[in-house]
Amino acid sequence: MRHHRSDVIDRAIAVLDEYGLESLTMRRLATELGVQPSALYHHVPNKQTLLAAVADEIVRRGRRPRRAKEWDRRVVELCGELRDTMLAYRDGAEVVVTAHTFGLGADEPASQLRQTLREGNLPDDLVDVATRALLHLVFGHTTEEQTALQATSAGAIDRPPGGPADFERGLELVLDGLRFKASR
Amino acid sequence: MRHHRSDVIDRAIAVLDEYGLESLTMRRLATELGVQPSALYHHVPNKQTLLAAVADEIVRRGRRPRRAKEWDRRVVELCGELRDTMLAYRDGAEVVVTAHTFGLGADEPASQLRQTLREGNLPDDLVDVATRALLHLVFGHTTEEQTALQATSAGAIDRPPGGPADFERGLELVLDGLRFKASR
DNA sequence: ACCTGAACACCGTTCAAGT
DNA sequence: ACCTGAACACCGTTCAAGT
Repeated sequence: MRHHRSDVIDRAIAVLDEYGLESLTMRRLATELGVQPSALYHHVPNKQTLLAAVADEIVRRGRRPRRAKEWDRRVVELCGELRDTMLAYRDGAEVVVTAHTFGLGADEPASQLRQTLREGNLPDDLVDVATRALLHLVFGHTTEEQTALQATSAGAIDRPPGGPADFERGLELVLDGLRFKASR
Repeated sequence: MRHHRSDVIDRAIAVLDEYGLESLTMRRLATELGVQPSALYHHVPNKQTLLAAVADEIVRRGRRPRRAKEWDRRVVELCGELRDTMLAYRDGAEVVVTAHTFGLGADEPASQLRQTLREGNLPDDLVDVATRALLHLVFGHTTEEQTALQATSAGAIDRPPGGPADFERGLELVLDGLRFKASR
């Protein structure tokens, strides 16, 4: 029963998706792999790194080809992909956002966004500001949406979440400003 | 040595500010108050509720009078206040954002923002979208800024953080769109 | 009303030792 | 290279009992 690092990450994602982040403990993961907790430290230096790797793998799995030709439509596409990716796994938003907050991996979405924004006719510093703003919007909205989604599915509340339509409207608020500045 | 709930909250904020969120444990807080851990559960039902109360108190302490007359300047004022408030305590952003994410208290910033946006000439549903977008921007930016700030002060890195100027520029991106829509 | 003492059911991580 | 066994230093929470 010998494992590789990728087995550990994959199993961690499975535990996360099935039982949630609070159940994703090193001990639980070890049991799930049929191994002693200490064995995990052969594959990963600590839990923080494990979670960052989980975040990266979630993002990697969510990748899909870009279709739009206009830079602003590609931004919307990119943000929608990131949202869908995080929503695809239980507590996915929290894991990806946390990893990003602590600067551990998960920087691919940021660099793709930055690259796409550069295709608009914007000054470099505005590209940076817009990248951060859009990322914060996507992270904030998706975390909120997933919390609401998981709360209702757990039978807690029944309130309407700030669904996908509100998500796009929030994005458009920023994009309006950007398009205006890009057209000058 | 008998305490009230407010003593517990106040001491929790002191521990948070001095030693950080990861050191704010029920056991540590009890020791700090000269009391057994179990005694805390007389004042607070669990740690989650304690942290929500801490978040509310941090926000309450940060309040300051509004001066601007135009609704859009008041929005900037409000967002700036919220940012400063969270930055005023170690790990303040993480505590306030987490409380908000789980829908526990910390809804005062949202309702103040919503109220101010209503003074602009915007349809109700756009007010809701804008409230969430602005809150996500402030939360995201401030968390990032505080992490960077605390990392450099801990001697980790030396990178320039996305400071207060970038914060305002991010806000303006959204406000530009709103002002345009409000003027129609 | 507020607190103690003791317990329950867990955590992440380290480290010598095994194969 | 990958894992075991055992330990260390913690957690949050409950509950009967005390004043």
